[in-house]
Amino acid sequence: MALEHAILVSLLEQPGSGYELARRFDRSIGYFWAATHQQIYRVLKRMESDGLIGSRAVAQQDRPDKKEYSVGPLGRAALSAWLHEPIEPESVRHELAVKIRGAAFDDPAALVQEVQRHRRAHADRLAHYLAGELRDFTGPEAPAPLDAGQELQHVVLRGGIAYERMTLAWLDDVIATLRRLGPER
Amino acid sequence: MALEHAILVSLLEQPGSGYELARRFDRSIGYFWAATHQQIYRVLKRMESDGLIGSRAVAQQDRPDKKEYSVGPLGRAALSAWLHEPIEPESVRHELAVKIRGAAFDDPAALVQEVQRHRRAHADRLAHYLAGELRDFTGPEAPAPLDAGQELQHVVLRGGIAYERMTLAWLDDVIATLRRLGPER
DNA sequence: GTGCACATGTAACCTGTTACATGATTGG
DNA sequence: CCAATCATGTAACAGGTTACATGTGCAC
Repeated sequence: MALEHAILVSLLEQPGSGYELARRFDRSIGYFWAATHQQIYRVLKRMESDGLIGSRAVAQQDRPDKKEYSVGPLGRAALSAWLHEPIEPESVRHELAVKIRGAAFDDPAALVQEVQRHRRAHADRLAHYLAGELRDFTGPEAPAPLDAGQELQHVVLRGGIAYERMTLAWLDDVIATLRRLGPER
Repeated sequence: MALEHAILVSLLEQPGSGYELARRFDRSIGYFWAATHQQIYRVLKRMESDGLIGSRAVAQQDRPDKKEYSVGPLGRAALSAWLHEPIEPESVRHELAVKIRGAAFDDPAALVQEVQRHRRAHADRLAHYLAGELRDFTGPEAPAPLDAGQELQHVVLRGGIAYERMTLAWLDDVIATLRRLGPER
């Protein structure tokens, strides 16, 4: 149940409400583990009843009140135990790859537009990551030296950057291959 | 429901039984879309009752009989329709990345072994992909010229190879970073 | 006769997705 | 007053995981 652990990490980095967690999952940690607010509220409720996290109501001016969650000793222990357990190396789940193989039974060239759309999405994501890296880790505004948490966030972000660059190069290869095969072959 | 489409592609490439599909999902197409035999049998049943695929019993010597599935006109149409629909660019789901960020709240150096285990798994997978590439696409035994289906399988495999190479380099970066942070920092 | 590869399934459970629902407060 | 952002949820369903269950035929 990695969502639980992702939430523990995020709350340890910074306590917050379900809503705030949902927004963090739209950026930051969510780049590597996506979750919607429905999932998050459901799991937060369970984690609280399991005693992993605690909550307190926070009154806010200019905004609705919120319920701020933070990690308790049980939650910290659960995270620690998980960190010391081995996990299975992930298997990728790549729908576009299925489509590309499926193109053999249709018009390969017709997939070019779709692949280009994905290419743009990945180029955008790369630009976004690079901007974040400059802002938080390598730019003049970034703290120096970085603490352990920041170093680790940075190395994960470097993974995202490497992933997007690799993907862009591969999608170019895919587009060239689809074009070469064309509709009449 | 991409499993359905992955099964259609696999059955178009070669008709086969649920068991055979399950083994293909352990290699080949399964590198990009994993599925267990339980899932496959369940979905095959539904696809047959929806008329997408047909089956015939095949008696075998030396082995239990099997039920061979093949794609019907409705299935081909369903695949074609799906190929022309846009899909969302995938979001990655990377449990190890969550662990790495979590290491800030534990001993970073203790994660080194786990990351090395993942590194070995990815190195094995890369070696496996490269052997497959040589066997099926670039070696002296490979057919030349390749047909469209083979070209597309090859470009997908090149994606897998690029992914594993990128991952190995990144995991080296991760290991170096974890070591640099050490237990006492 | 034991283990292995082949072959097909059921059941229970957990996770994830989609749609719906409500309400506060601010700014235009 | 309307849209946007903040804030929290429920319900139904689809998809994936784990455990269990059964049976054939061959090789050692």
